Amino acid sequence: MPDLGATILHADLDAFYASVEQLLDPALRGRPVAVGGGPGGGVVLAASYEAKAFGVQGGMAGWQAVRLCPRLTFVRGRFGEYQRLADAVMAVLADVTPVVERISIDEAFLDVSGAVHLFGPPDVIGALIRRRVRAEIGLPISVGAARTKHLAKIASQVAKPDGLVVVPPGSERQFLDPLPVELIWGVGPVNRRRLAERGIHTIGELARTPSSAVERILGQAVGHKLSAMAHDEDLRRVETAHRARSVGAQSALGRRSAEPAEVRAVLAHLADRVSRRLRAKDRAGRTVTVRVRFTGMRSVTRSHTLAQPVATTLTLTEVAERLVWSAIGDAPAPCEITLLAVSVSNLTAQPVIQPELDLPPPDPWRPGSATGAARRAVDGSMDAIRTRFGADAVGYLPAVMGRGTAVPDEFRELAEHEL
DNA sequence: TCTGGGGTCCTAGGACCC
DNA sequence: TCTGGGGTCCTAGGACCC
Repeated sequence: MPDLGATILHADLDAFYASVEQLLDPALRGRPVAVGGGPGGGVVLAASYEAKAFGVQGGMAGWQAVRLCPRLTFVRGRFGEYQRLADAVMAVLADVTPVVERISIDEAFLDVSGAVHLFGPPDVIGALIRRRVRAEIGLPISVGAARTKHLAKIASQVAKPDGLVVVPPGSERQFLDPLPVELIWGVGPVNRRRLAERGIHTIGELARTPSSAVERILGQAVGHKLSAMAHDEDLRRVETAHRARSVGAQSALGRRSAEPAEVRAVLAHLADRVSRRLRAKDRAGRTVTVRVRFTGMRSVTRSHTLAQPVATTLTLTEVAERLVWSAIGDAPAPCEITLLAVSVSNLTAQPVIQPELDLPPPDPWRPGSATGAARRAVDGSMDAIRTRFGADAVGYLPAVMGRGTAVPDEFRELAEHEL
């Protein structure tokens, strides 16, 4: 394989939501800012670097953040702006090369091997991207460049905030060895602790540990992958298109008892969101999974695989409801539910136009008065109305009642991945 | 007095088939 | 009477990522 140099780039916007707020409101610049949360409740979705200096992190409870940083300013978040500005950044990346893999709202891999003859070597391209994003959009972005995706991603983490790090081919070991293992993609708190218990703290130490030993510590697949990563054996290509393997939605309820009517209302809302997104992408799925979380963060999942794929709101609601009751029934009473989740996997393509003779065989998991075709017709009408008049124009009654959750729907839509 | 919402992949046991 | 080995699918739970 010809050595083309450090041609994989990872571009990652810095403290993205918080940076957007500081861009749009100059009064927030230079100050500790948290998006979401609030001292009363909820979680911090993102923290500015000024807030991070106090130890404030994304995912942290609001009251905890205030304790660390009493002068913290909370903002509600302008989710539409995040999407608009992130898309503008991605357009800048697409100017450099069509080989862009967007992996979340605010980060992407680029393979610039075909762009070096136009723009110059990878370090020049990295600097160009950073300059353009700063000048045209007004946001700080960090870029890492290396021979593999994994290394480029680590390099961008090292480059933060607002920096550029290039790992020249041949210097990989020197770069990796002193870094902490948690910079490896796939090492979270649990695996970091497991490795630390065996005296493994750096990537160099991990690389010197036999793969078989790492597999004993972390399990076969994770251990094997991490060993490969530590040895810089990442062979993944930059992929421009992904197909989702599941579609789901969840809702935190605050503490409440399992009133059948309320559970049904929330499930109907979740099933409606999920099935609408499936239909919008001409997809359906056979496996329905629900998760019920109880007080104390204990959670239970139940799943069922149907003979036929589902994408209709009513059918998904009914299956989800059965599963939730079976999950609650297995739980030691009395139970207080703090979260409900519905997801559909085992996805297949499902054209919008259904064949007329698509009558499923009798299935105890698919009861109800309406036939499959009738249900799809109802969904089709509702989708059309929503497209014209907005998502709230019409809905199934329980779904309409189930509104008023803690998180704005705009945020939910941000987190939805491409199908 | 545990903290949101969207995902991915892996493990392990059981059912079932050849 | 009890025995092999391999494969696939399903279910429940867990770790991790943004």
